[in-house]
Amino acid sequence: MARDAEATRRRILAVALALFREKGFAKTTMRQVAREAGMSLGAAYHHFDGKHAIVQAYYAQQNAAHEAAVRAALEQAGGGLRERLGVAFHTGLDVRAGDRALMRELAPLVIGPDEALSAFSPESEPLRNQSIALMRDLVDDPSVPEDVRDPMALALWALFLGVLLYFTRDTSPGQAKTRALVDGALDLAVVTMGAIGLPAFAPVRAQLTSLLRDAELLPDELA
Amino acid sequence: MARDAEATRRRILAVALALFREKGFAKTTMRQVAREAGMSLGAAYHHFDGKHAIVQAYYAQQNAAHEAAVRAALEQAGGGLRERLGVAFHTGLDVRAGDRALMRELAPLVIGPDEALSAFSPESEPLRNQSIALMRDLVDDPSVPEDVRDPMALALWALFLGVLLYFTRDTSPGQAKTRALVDGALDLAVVTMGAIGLPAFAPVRAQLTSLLRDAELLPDELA
DNA sequence: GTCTATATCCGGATAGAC
DNA sequence: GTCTATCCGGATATAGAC
Repeated sequence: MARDAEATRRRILAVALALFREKGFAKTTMRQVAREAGMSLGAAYHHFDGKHAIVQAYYAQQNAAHEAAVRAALEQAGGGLRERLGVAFHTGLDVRAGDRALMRELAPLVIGPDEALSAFSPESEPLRNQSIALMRDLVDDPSVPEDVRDPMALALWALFLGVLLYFTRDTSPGQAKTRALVDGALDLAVVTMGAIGLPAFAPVRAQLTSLLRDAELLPDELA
Repeated sequence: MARDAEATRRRILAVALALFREKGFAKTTMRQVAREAGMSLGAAYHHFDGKHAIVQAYYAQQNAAHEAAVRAALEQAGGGLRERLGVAFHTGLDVRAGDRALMRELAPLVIGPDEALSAFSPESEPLRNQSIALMRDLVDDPSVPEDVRDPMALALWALFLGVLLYFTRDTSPGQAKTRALVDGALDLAVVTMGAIGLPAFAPVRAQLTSLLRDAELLPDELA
């Protein structure tokens, strides 16, 4: 019964996330998850290949929430590139505001060798492409030269990853520093994207595109 | 007998690194390390608080090797800022060229919550300060306005961390992409550092310094 | 075929005797 | 400073229930 299986999966995920948030990822055991979800250890492992698989499901959930929130907020927001980028980034932080401690604990997995969880792995391609596509949509603006839009989308995605890492460790009230970092970094990014088209910046532009495209910002495996 | 203890420590570290490089960090067990070092599990744990403590010792060793290699290479190298930065970054890669696989596996620990190993933790301050100080020395150049030297040193340190992460995942022959990334990023950095002093760039300069200093590039805990 | 339970393995970590 | 014994939890094997 796939229907029941799906419900069971959701129940395990909910229980596990509650435990992760309450006691942390490392301190939560699969035995606890199974017990609180009302099943045996073996049963829990039947639905999730392990703790890491639960995290994977969590990422997908978070990603969907971000995407939906951004699309909704963009309906309201005005039209400028800078404003739309601000909405996307700040919404991304809003969605995750309650999970900073958990994300801080999970951050290692994102750059780790575990293929399923690494942000750079083939297994994460769907999630990654979804995020990059969002940035690509935002950057589809007359003020941005067409040939730098793709590399810029990639760079913005990488920037957002960095911002999230910063966010998880930012203990300033209301994570004001992260908010300021976002605003400053986006100001710079927009100025750069605007200036890059000027004839005077042709050399820098060639350098940037070669950095981000020919040499590729991300290593081979990301293709 | 502190003398014997120190020798035992070194023996454990050497054995552990050999195993890490041969079979990987995760697949190497403390039991193996102890056995190959000719002692019991408990004895090994007496000298190192755990696997993570061995990694910590490895980082310190690597850091010292990089610093020494850079200082030596700079004696030979000419005087330009760009050239000296290139020497520092490329030497950093040279020193670690044989350990890409291991570093890739250890990368998660660097951004992880484990205080002892995180690059951003108070416990790592000595190592971190050593690296930032090296960057600060390099940036002590007439072409760089004095008030941006400190934030630039911090930014260069962060850039180097990112380069190392890229390096561990770069499967291009001879890690040519990483080398190109270093050259391109440093070109941009030097151009930026030079241009930032011009009156026309006063607004951007204010933005940069506020980003890197007032708002701080790194979160609260890094002070 | 879908799901659950028990038993067991393995390795990191610790306790306490010597 | 070294040992043995033990704990704990992630992961797996496997048998069987529905």
